[in-house]
Amino acid sequence: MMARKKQYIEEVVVTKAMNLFWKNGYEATSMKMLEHEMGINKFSIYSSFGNKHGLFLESLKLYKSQTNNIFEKLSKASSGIADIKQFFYDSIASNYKDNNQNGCLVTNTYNEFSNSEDELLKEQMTSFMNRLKDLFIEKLKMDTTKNEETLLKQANFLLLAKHGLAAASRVNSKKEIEDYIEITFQNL
Amino acid sequence: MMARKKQYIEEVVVTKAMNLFWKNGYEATSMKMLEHEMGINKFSIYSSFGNKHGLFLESLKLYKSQTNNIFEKLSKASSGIADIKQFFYDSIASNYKDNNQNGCLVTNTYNEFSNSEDELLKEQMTSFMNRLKDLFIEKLKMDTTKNEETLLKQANFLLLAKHGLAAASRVNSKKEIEDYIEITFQNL
DNA sequence: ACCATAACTAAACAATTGTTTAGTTATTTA
DNA sequence: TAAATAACTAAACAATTGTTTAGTTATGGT
Repeated sequence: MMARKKQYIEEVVVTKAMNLFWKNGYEATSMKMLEHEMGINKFSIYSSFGNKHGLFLESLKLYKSQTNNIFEKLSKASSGIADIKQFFYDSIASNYKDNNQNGCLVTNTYNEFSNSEDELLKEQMTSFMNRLKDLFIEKLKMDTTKNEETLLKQANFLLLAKHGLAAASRVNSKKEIEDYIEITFQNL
Repeated sequence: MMARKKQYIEEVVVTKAMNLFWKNGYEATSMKMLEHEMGINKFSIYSSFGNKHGLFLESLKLYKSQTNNIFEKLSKASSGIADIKQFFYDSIASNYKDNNQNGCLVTNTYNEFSNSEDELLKEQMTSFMNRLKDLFIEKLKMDTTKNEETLLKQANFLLLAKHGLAAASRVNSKKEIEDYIEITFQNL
């Protein structure tokens, strides 16, 4: 039996939570800050998401779904390396949303939890990275002149370049980032 | 007038503090953990270093002095790009000290404090990066065929590559890292 | 030898952390 | 309209944060 209606929409408040986690990271974001940003009471947060960790997982899920179109685009593309380069540009464009240099939430999380013992989160991160690596390999294979070894080597190179780029996008300017991408793809 | 002698050597306990900050970052390292790791009482920490922030600054200073030989080596070298490549290898070697993937303390700090308002720390970080960039430019200039524009572009590229590498060294394997360096210097 | 004092121990401090709970309000359904 | 109950408010919770302080111990110089 239903009684009183919720006075907020979960997806709306999760979006606000996500933005806060994105900006500050998990640990540096307190429940008090979340209360204020989401505009709802702690009780409501706990009844909707269980605890802080649950809210964070939900924020990550939302982030992934929001950036999924970039992956879709890469997945469907058919020009090879040029597609990966475009993917890099698409990624940093989403990192600079609202003129804030927050980097990539997934990469930030990967870094913050790299020394933690949160197995669930760590598994999510590695599966995300593996998915990306497979996509890179798929696109690199379009150049049939490459042998298996250089293929894997280049995929590794791109994965690290993407990771480093996301980290750097928190502190470097758009211009510097773009220069980096240009030279990165000169080497392939 | 001197009275009782200190029962610890400041440089020794700072080294231990540095290792803890290196592994966990600033916020995730509590005074309790520091007490335990350094083997001295909170009172001693506060009397020697003022507060947690002061201890962190001292740890950073020690880290810089310990890694200074790598910079010295690059500074004195005279082969150009090959020296920078060697610098990259030297850097990651120090990141993998004691088989721990802690990355570079300066880069970690740069990332952790990129959204903070600690102006002192932020200034230290940028000056560190600028010093490195100048060194890169100096070495790149040894190839006199390069014009000014590509020179600055490549220096920016290398700076971001170094930053990204340090970030990636927290989560990637030595092999992946080495592949990355090789391809990075392929076409410079 | 003794006093001044620096360095120690251990407890307490106020503030903040994430989480829970008791009590109130509003809405649905019978 | 009235009972049932979901969603709200606000206070309290225990644990932990960085920091300070009161009291004890050991060592220096005179």
